[in-house]
Amino acid sequence: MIENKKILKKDTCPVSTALAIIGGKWSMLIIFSIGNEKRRFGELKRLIPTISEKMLIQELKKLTNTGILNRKAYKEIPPKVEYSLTKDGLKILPIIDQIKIFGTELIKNNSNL
Amino acid sequence: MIENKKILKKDTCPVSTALAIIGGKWSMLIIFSIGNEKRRFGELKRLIPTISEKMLIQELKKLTNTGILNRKAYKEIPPKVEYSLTKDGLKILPIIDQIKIFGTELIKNNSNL
DNA sequence: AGTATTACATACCTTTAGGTTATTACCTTA
DNA sequence: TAAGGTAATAACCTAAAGGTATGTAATACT
Repeated sequence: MIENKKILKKDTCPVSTALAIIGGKWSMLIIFSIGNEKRRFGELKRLIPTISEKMLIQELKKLTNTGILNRKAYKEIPPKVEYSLTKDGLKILPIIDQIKIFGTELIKNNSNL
Repeated sequence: MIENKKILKKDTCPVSTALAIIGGKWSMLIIFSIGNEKRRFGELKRLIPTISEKMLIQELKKLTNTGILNRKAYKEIPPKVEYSLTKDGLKILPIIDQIKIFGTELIKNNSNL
């Protein structure tokens, strides 16, 4: 095999790299929902009721693999897994704030949105 | 007809609204490439050689319709059209800066990216 | 008459993101 | 023994994003 592991495409542009991680439909909402807390899988499901389970774990896995989230699995039954933001992940919170402010202003200025 | 004009879906969340505009593959790159200048269509094509013409006009149209870009068409032949950032559009530049910084740090910390 | 220039349109196709539903592993407790 | 609770997986499908290729309008210049 030439290339085995599926990794995000090496991108020269740091903005594209960041967007590959936080640009999707759910990433920011998940990151925002975790914030400074530790959140269990089921807890996130309840916090974001419109997300499908598939997308939730898929995103959690991606964010974990890219160093945005910590994942702590307790050896218990029924399973218990806690997600929290890493040092890098915490850096996204102010970006989300900025985008939120921008979005709010945009809606105010543009009745079409 | 019930709903005629195609508009971006009314979204309760300002972050989603913002992402619908700047979350795609090309929007930020286009906005960044315009910056504080006036840029012609062909000029942008040259600045972003990897974008297809279709995506370029498509995005320029979307950004114009959502109040991010000004479009000034000169009545000349061959055509001449200049795009520039609106007041709202300019607000995206610092967001892009933030994301760029974040992406750069992320790449530094994560050799997988 | 023919060619070049420039912004844009249109038809068609491929790829990716995201959604739906069902299923599993494991232990505890009724 | 059966049911319940939790995190995760797999198969399958739809819709949307994006890419390729070609065409058009209008005029000036040769």
